[in-house]
Amino acid sequence: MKSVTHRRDSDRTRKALVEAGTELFARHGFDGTRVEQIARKARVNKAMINYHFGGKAGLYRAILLSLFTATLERVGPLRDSPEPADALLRSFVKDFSEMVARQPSIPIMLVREAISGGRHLDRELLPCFTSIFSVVREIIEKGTRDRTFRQVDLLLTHLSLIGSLVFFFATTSLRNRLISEAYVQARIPEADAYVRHVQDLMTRALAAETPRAAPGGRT
Amino acid sequence: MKSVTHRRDSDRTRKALVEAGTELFARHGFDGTRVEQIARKARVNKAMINYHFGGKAGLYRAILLSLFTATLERVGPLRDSPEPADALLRSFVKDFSEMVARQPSIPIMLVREAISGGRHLDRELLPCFTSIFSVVREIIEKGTRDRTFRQVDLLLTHLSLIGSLVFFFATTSLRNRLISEAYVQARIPEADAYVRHVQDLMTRALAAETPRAAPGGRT
DNA sequence: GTCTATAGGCTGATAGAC
DNA sequence: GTCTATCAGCCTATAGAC
Repeated sequence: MKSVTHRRDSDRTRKALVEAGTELFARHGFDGTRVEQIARKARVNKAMINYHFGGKAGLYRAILLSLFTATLERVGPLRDSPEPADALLRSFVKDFSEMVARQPSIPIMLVREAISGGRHLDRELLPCFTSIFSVVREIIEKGTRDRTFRQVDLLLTHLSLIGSLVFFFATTSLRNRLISEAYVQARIPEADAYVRHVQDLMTRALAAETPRAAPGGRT
Repeated sequence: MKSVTHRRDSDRTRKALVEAGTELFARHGFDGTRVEQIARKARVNKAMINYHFGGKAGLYRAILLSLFTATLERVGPLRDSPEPADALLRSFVKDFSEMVARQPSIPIMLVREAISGGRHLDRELLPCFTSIFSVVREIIEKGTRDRTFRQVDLLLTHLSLIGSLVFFFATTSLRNRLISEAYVQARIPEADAYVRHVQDLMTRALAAETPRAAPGGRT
């Protein structure tokens, strides 16, 4: 059937463009990426970008939506989990890290948009940032309610957690370069080691003042 | 004197170009910034960029060197301070924040270079990253030696500290936008509040296992 | 040291055939 | 849906007058 064949080709083309664009936009940024470069990497014609996505900016937006949606689908379910808050916090860090292992462009694109003030973000993309904050906020609120965590500012805690995670995964290439070329004397750190590090860091930092030993506390 | 006049003009031109370039490169990135835009903002002729800095890339590199050098001059002296480790850690966070308040482009340029794998960094710029790590590393080592801090991985601790700081200050514009446009329900956070937050976070997270008393202290 | 004018190369987008 | 050919615009760098 003609229409079926066409739809398959169309899907393949779109997918190839999204995949190629994801890697190139992450590496070189929006302005630093040439549409011809994307087309060549995707093995499709340059004109297809305009046909399927309405231009370079349209492809970029589609890629952002795809990346952010995937991230939310991964960490969103934590909101409904019955686990205690400290376990949820550890799960969030782990899930985020596993997501990034499969798609290293996520933290980079996230940082690129964040430092540019959200130049390419619209009413469809902006709520993704809200959702990620909500996931973290609800975990912290849960911990505060049941006295596992001390009282902390929700936004600032969210920012320090996301900041340390995103920064680590977005800067892997420079870090490895600095270590390889002996500018920094250390072993190239494993993602898993960093995950455990941040888990411990946040757990200790958020731990309630009076451990469960003293149930009374103050009033 | 003719030569004096010329040197003054030359210095003014160079300084104006660096200032204008710093703001524009931070906001739009290297590829997103037009040389004509820089010249217009600096109120000098476009050709001066090539004359004084050998081109767009030369100006960019000069700006990076200027920003990184200023940062190192601010936090470097902490290495020779006799203060205890926990106070030094708090000072580092505070000094870094004060530096950024005067020059908001620092964290943004730092992140831009880091996520691009150090595209514009050479043998002169790369050691700046080494130096910043050394400052943090020495503070943590000091705390570990005198049992103020528990045993932690130096590089991972450095990355989580720098990550949370740099991320916060580099993403101010998007965060304020999200809050202003009511995508995130919160007050626009003050830099000082975040400084105290990170100080407390790291102090608690690094505190030695056996605490002498309640982990308090401030500023 | 500074400026004007221009060269030379590359980019993103589209018209029209298949 | 896909491809080829091409255009109009923009960018950086420089030559040469002052």
